Order: sequence, then structure tokens, then C-alpha cells
Amino acid sequence: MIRYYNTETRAKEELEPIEPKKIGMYTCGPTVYDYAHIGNLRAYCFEDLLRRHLKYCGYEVTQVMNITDIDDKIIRAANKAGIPIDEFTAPYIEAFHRDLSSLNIEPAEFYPRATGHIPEMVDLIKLIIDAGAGYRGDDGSIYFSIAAFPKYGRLSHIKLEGQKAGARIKHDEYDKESVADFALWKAWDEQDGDVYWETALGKGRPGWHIECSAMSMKYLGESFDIHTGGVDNIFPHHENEIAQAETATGRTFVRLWMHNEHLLVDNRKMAKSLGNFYTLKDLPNKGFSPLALRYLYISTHYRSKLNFTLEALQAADKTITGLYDFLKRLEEVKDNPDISYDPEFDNMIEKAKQGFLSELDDDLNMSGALAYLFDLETETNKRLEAGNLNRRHAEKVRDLFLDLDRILGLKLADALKSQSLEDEIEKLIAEREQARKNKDFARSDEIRDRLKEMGIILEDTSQGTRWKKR
RNA sequence: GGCGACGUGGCCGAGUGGUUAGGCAGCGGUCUGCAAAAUCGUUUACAGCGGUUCGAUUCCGCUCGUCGCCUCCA
Repeated sequence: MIRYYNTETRAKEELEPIEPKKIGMYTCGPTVYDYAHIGNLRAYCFEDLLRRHLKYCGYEVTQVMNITDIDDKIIRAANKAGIPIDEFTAPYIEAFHRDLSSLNIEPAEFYPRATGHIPEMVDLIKLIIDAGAGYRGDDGSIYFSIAAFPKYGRLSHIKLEGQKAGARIKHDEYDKESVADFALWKAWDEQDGDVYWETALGKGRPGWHIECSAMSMKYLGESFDIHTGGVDNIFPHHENEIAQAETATGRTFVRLWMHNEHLLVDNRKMAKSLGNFYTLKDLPNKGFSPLALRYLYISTHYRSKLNFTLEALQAADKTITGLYDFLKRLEEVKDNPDISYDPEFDNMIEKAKQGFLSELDDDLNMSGALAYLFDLETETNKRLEAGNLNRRHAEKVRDLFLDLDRILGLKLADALKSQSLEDEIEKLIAEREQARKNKDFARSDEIRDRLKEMGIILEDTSQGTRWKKR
């Protein structure tokens, strides 16, 4: 039984899809006016973990991730650069997909762009107006009237009366009947320059919230299973999505809302002004694989704040290196008829698997799940060390790790296939072996140093010398 | 002001009313020509103060501290 935490009810709930064994899921994607930072990427990694877990459990997942390629910042920056907005956003969209790929995030089924769905948004706004919840302000913009949607606030549990209204309300939005109302359609003004659409609603562009309601329903239907995003989206963005969609359709918009907590850097909010702002590009310079970052993300519960530090990233890097080493070692276990087959170890393998999966079924408790995996690793190593690990068991453990990597996404299989022995390395190792036999350690160390410079690390074991790439 | 989250051993980070989380780092041992890897052992954990209880890190209250949302924000 899978249970996930629902922001709306503030409780873990059993997953009950609308259609058996199928999940429609909408995940709020990037606004492409800049490169993604490691906080954004945490959200996409969480969503990837969620989809991989669902798929592992046999669900057919249809994931939609929007790309917001029209908003105030984009218009401002594109106009400043003197180029059309699609030209401005293109490199950021490309970078976004590259980032996802290097974190081994599975592609979603759909990446709809806001600018490609203006007609859908216009249609939705018309429905909202027909339902009596939309009105036109003096500036020509169309607003959603919160007063027309009594259930407003049920996701965020915010009571509008308690809000410090006005603190961040701009002067140009005084056309609204109520400060809590939000724009569905923004009428063109001079600052927008060439950026506008001529529609039945007039000349202008969509408000931010309407794209997600329109595009999610287009690809997933009026009612769908899961909607995710960062906690900052709960209010007002997701609250507004609900208001728009349910006003238009009269149906429940989303059954399960899941939100990931933010990431802190050195226990502070990440901000460019604080100088603790990282993007993925910054990591290789510091010697880390993006998969180390992935591990760091998924090993912390998605609803907890994650404190990013370089030390923690380093620990993550060492941890996955340890996993790769472990799998390589398993691969080298020889078939030895003297080693008996211990059926008890089968039970331990099975228990590790079940433990791992049941922790994930409990609202994606990856930390708990990993403990099972590491315990199995230690047990296997002990047997290996004691010389009583049967080849068949080594294969079973390896297969389990590779199987669970469908969820982890750490590319564990790469540890096995990458290193075909190259002649030169083999020759040098053989030469070093000879030197060691002759107790010519100066020569053997020289060879080891030379290989090290080539990025090859040697390990002498009782079964001979192993090597790996660093 | 309204709503909410959190404070676990050097670092990261699960969890539980009474039994070892786990990872990384450190220290000591085994193994090794030396390393590396592995392995064994090890380092007084649950912010503070009260309460409930046979027993609380785990429930309740208060205090202190950190962080978040309150209409750009993963």
C-alpha cells in the first residue's frame, strides 16, 4: 500500500488513482528567464523520485511539466536585449533539459509551453467569466473574483482576513475589486512592447496562474491524480489553479497535492545577494558528479529542509563511489565450488528488498530505505571478506541493487560496464606484479604513480591487483 | 499581525513511549612491502524548563533559537 502526504489534508493518504494502475501527474516547471539553481533542481529530482517509485510499483505515469516562457521578467529581459522572447528563452530551455539529463531525471511525457497554449487559456478564461467569477478591470485586464469561489484557501489553509493585505500590492493592480483577486488576463501596455496576443479577450497576455490550469487539464483531464511543486507554490499559485479549474469545470481539480521543502545553503536561504547561489555548472569545478547532488537530494526526505553544504555533497559523492566499488567487487567474485550456498542469505536479500520498498511506500522515506541497502552491503562485504560469498549470491545482490536503481537513478550499472581492460594498463600492471615479486618496490611504486597520473587507482588484494578509474 | 515547519552525536540525516537507524568524517586494531579497499572496535545524540507516565528523544504545555508563506519565487 502506497501512502503519500497530501498538503490539502495535511495527512498521509493511501494512493487511489482515478484509473487503476495509471497516474496523471502535473509538476510545476521552470520559468525560463535564467539557469536553474540547485534549489529548483531539488524539486525536479523529487518529482523524478516520485515518478520512478510509481513506475516501479507498476503504475503507468503520464507526467506533464510546464515551461513558463512568458512572464514579466522574460518580457523585461527580452525587450532589454532587443530580441523576441522565444529567442531569449531558447538557451534557458535547452540548459534546463541538459540539467535534468545530467541529474538522470527521466523526461516527462509532455513539456507544454505557455506560449503554445494561448487559445486553451482563452477558452478557460471564457468559462470562468461565464461562471460569473471573472470581471474586467478599468485597465482592460481580466481578474478572478475570489468572492466567487467560497472554497478558496482550502489547500493553503489561509484565511484571507488575516493577511497583511496591501504590503506587496502594486499600484497598477488597484483596478481589482479585492486585493486578493488575481489576473487571468493582462491587458497590453506599452512596457510589453511587441509581446501580446490578439484574442477574443482583447490584446494582451495571460496571467501566470492560468497556464497551469489550462495545460494540466488539456493533457490530463479536468480531474487528475497528483500535482506537485515547491512549498512556495502552495499559496497563491496552486490555490489559484484550483479556483480557476474548479470554477470552470465544477469538478475536483486534483486529488493529491505534494510539495517539496526548500533547500538551504549553509543554513541560510539561497540568494544571489548572499553569495551562496549555485547552479549545476558550478559543481564540476569543485570536483563533483551531478549524481552526487542527486544522491544528496533523494537521501533527504522531500518534506524536510535540506541543508546544502559542500561537506554534505562530498559525503554524498563518497557514498555513491562506495556503491560503485561494491558492485565492481561483486562482479569479481569467482565461482568456487568450495563455497556452500547459504539459504539464510537469500532471506536477508529478500528482507532488504522488502524493507527498502516498504519505506518508500511510506511517503518516500528514502533515508529509511537506504539503511536497508547499506546493511545488506555490509553483510555482503563481511561474507566476501570471510571468503564465503557464493557467486550466485553475489549475482543476486548485484541484481537487487541494479533493480532498485530504477528508483534511485544513480547509474549503478555504469560501474560494471565501463572499464574494459586496456592493453597498456594491463601490461603495466603485469610489469608491476613482476617488480613486486622481485621486491623492487621502487619500480612498482613508480608504475603505480604513473597509472595514478592516468587516473587509474590500483588495489592489491589476495586475489591479485584490481584497478579502477578515478 | 495571520498560518506553518523545524531544532537528533564532528557533518548530513531517519525513526521510535522502554530494544543498533544509515551515510560521511575522526580515532584504534586486522589485512597489506607501503598504500588503497574491505573488516572489527570506538567516539556520553535527541535545544531548555515543566507536565502526563512504571518509563519520553518520542505525547502535552511553556521558553529560547532557526526557517518559511502571506499574491515574482522549487
